[in-house]
Amino acid sequence: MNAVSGGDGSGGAAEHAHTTAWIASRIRNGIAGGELTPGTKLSEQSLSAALGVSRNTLRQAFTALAEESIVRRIPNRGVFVASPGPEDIREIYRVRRAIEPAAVLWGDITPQKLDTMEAVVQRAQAARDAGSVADMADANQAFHREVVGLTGSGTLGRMMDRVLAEMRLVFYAMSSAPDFHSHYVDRNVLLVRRLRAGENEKAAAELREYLDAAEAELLGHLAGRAAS
Amino acid sequence: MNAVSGGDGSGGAAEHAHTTAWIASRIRNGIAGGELTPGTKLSEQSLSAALGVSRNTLRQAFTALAEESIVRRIPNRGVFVASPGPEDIREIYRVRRAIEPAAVLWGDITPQKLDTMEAVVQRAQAARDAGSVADMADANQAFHREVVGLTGSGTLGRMMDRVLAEMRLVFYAMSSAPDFHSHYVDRNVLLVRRLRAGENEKAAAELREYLDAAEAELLGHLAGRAAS
DNA sequence: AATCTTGGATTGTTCAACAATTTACGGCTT
DNA sequence: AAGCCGTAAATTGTTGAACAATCCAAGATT
Repeated sequence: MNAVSGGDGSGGAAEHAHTTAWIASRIRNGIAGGELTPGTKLSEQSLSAALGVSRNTLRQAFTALAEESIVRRIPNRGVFVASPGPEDIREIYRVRRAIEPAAVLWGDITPQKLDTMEAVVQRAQAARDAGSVADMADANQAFHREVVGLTGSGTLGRMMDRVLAEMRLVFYAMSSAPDFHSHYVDRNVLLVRRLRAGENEKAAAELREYLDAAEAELLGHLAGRAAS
Repeated sequence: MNAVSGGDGSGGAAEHAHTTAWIASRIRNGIAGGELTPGTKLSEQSLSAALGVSRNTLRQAFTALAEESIVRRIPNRGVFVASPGPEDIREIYRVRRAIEPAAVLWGDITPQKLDTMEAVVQRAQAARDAGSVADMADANQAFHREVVGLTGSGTLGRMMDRVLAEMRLVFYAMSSAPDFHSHYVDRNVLLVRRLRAGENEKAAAELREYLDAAEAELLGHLAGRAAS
């Protein structure tokens, strides 16, 4: 019945001392996959039964997910999958506007990394040409993930993962913005070209404008959707 | 017996639905205060008894703290307060070298924020003149915290809090570096001056050199200490 | 119709147990 | 004495049931 089907017995990669992380990952995937939509309440009783774990360990997974702010915990009310609002979007872009240009400006840029970035961009282009919105969105996110990867910092990388996960929730809330990413694919092409030419400052500046525009567009879409 | 004294009954600000956060905060303070030194094992039985809470809720606090990487959890072995090594230091400075200059370059810099920054710097100077190493270290950290505060992002602010907490653990591991911060107080003065003059690019560049130097010095100290 | 009360459902926390694993200890071999 | 092995004790990971506190959804009251 629940979106997250029962996992007892199957799989079998979860032995001792791993089930909490396993469950957390399970829920994370459920959210990323769209089975658990923003605002959904995650009942302890239902979920623990559905996942075949104790209410106690589920609770522990909840605290981990809450710490990642993938999920919002309201005291005595329960946990809900996060549903970002305008302020959350602004915050997301505050972070991105700081981290991504910094990575471009000061990151450790190697030809190898540029190659993988270019490959990701091409994947996005192919998806756009094929009309596959989901793939394009994925590739686009992967691209920006690669951008902060230029810093070489695992911490920043994980933070970006969190931010992108939150972005996915935003996108879900406005399913009627299919061509949001298509505008920006060309910009990514240009960005890689700039980096190859060593024009990092210019790249960073353009990336910031890019992010400003994306934020404005998102907020506009959201406002339009809220007014309807 | 334990560094974290029993808290049963006393205080009384922890009612229903708050004890987990309370306990986590308690441990956090214990680490920040130096009662819980890096590498210390946090036994579930001892700590739960000392804090007067169930082993289960303590466990929940552990997962939260582990997510903040204040504490390291090794499966089936227990949790230990983190003791950062050279690679951790490099990672810390990868993050700081990205975030802090970004804040200086692109942050929302208001006269008001500059005033509070200047006040913090003066606090550091006063502490230096008074010979109070601890106060100087505190003020110095507060200063850098204010720097990333220029971004206006709560997320980045919290990340910086985490990083600074880890830095404190680093400092603890080498208690014999009392004048580590004193070199840099003057640099902070200069930084504020640069920002007041609107020379943001110069400020960012100098801050990056600053951070490079600090990282090198820390790593040097650590290597020297490891060799002894 | 709006408010109050009541009963059930849900969350937060504790306790006691057990399996899996690590750790400590003693005996054995060399 | 040093090193290895095996068993016992301690510790972690997980479960299940219980209870207090809080929230929620009805029905009763005015």
